[in-house]
Amino acid sequence: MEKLKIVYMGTPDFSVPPLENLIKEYNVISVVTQPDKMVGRKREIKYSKVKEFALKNNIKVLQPEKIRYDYDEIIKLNPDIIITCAYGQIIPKELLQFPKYGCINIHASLLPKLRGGAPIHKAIINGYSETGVTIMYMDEKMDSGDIIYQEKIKIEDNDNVGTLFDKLSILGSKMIMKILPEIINGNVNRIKQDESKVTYAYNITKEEEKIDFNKTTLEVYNQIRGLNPWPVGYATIDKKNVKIYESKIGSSNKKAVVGEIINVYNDSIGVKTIDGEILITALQFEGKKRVSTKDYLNGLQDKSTIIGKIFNKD
RNA sequence: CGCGGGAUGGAGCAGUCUGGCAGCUCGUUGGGCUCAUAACCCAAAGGUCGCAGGUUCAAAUCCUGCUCCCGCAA
Repeated sequence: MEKLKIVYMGTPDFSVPPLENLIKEYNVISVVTQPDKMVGRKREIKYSKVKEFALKNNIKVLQPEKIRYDYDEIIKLNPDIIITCAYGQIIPKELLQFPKYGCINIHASLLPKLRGGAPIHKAIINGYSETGVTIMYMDEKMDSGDIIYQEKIKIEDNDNVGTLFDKLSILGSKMIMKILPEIINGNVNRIKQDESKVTYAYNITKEEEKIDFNKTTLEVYNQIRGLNPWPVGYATIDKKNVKIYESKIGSSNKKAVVGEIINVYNDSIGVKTIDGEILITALQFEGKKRVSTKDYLNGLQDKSTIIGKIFNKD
């Protein structure tokens, strides 16, 4: 029997583990990923993670600028099924209808919650205690198709986007292998999404990356870990940008302006929030490398001079 | 040639403008104190000051070229 012909569409790291599993047992005839981007100061061309992986494994790579118009080549490949995972573009109707077994998507949330491009970030920022992966049929709107299969995962208090990414990515790669034979056999239920429970997780904006100390300590903590290790939250101090990588919950309830540095400890600085104090433990100033707060403090002539400075004052 | 910051013992920095003994806070090692300690006290080790060339009696510092790192913008 001939192997199932799959076209796989995905872009970031998250999309790699499922692809890695699929090529072991199926015939992945092509990988579709976002166009190469010029990135960085040196304008280097950067391939997507999925493209790098595909090239290593000698899989044909397609990179349409706009798949909405440019999908003929995929049709010509005559795939039996299209599997997407964080691809980044909406698939047109003509393509959705083409494959024999349809088009399915791996999405990193428990749909109908958190439709969109940043479900992992938003799950943490929103303070959820669990999230998961949904495998679903695609339709013409983003992440709105019928659900095939879901699994939950707990969000630990110390998870950040990086750790949760890894967990969900591995979970997703296991789930697709488990459910794909059922899909081909037609042994799956299609569960319509409850439109009244839909929430969205649009891509993170610059404004959302700015750490807002005018919130509770827990909310600030969640925002910081929900942006780490990418794109990383920032705040301004003395009119300079400072990236804030890691934090801990503090316990001081000193009175001060929100955003003011109220304490300097051995390995952290305490910043006033609405209901207490957030301890910043790793940061990065403009032009500098990322350092632990302990290292940053070691470089200061007099640690006490930063007390009273206020984040996001300007 | 998009804009800007940076490279100084293992870490983070000062010193560079105005050339003149290699310095600070940590860490490491050894010793001391203590019921005890990541605390405190004493001591030691550890640096071709990113690379190459130039100016000078003398260069971390001034001049020229190069490499690498980072922030912003895309």
